[in-house]
Amino acid sequence: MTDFRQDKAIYLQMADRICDGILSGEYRPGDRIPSVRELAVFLGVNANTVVKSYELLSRQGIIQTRRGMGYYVTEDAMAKILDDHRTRFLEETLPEVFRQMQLLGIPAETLTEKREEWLRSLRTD
Amino acid sequence: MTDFRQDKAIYLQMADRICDGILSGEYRPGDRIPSVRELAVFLGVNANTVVKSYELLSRQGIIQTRRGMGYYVTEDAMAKILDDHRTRFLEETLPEVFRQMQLLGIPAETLTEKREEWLRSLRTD
DNA sequence: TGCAGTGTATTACATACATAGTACAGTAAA
DNA sequence: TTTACTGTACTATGTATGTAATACACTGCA
Repeated sequence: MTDFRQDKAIYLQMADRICDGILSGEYRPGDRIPSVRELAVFLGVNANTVVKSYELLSRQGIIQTRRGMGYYVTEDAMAKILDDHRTRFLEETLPEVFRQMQLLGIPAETLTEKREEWLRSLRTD
Repeated sequence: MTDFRQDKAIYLQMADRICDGILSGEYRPGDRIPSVRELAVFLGVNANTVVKSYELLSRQGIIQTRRGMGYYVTEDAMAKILDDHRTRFLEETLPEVFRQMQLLGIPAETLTEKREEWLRSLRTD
């Protein structure tokens, strides 16, 4: 089992990864994503867990199934994910980050410093 | 049942709230926190769930029990929480926030704008 | 056609989480 | 001592999650 957090359901984390893959351009509209068995073996999880993840993304209209062929990224997957993630990020994630900064006494400058630091670390890879 | 997220165990969210209460000064070292039954009724959860939460905080040395009397905030609770939260925030939360900003195409300025906006909203309350 | 690789469905089992109810033991105060 | 709170410790039940194994139906291709 590779690299999953203990505090969140695996199938949810897998769905997040697929979405990240779509946002980053790894998967494009119309692309086929790994089969349930393939991904299960690759990540070292049970195939049923992958199925659960794919069913969730299907219900959200981000991927769609073609029986016997596989799962494919929908045409408007990117827009759906962006809409959803952007509002969640602005309305839930950021306020929580600010609240924690307040509690921990972390100044605003640290935020911009760490951000630049993080960007630099990207170029190093 | 008041106000709990679906994607994280209730007892973990309750522990987080107690820690927030200590960081914000609501609970001070030596203070007694609500009894398991009292908090269970107040939050509309089962007493056993509160127990699980308190046992976790006990193991972390943030609160300690006095049988027959209740649970009390330890003297170094604040330091313990600050150490733990600060490293988690800087090493886990922030990188994840920056990663999401990158994926969502949210510029750095939005971060500082939203932060000021959030600070203003505090004063309005 | 046959075959390998797809999704789909089912059953069984284990663990974590949460609820519900009951009982017992320690403490403080009337 | 009695009473009313505490924490502590059970048993039982149900749901969500994750694993394991098996079977079936569909699609593309040799």
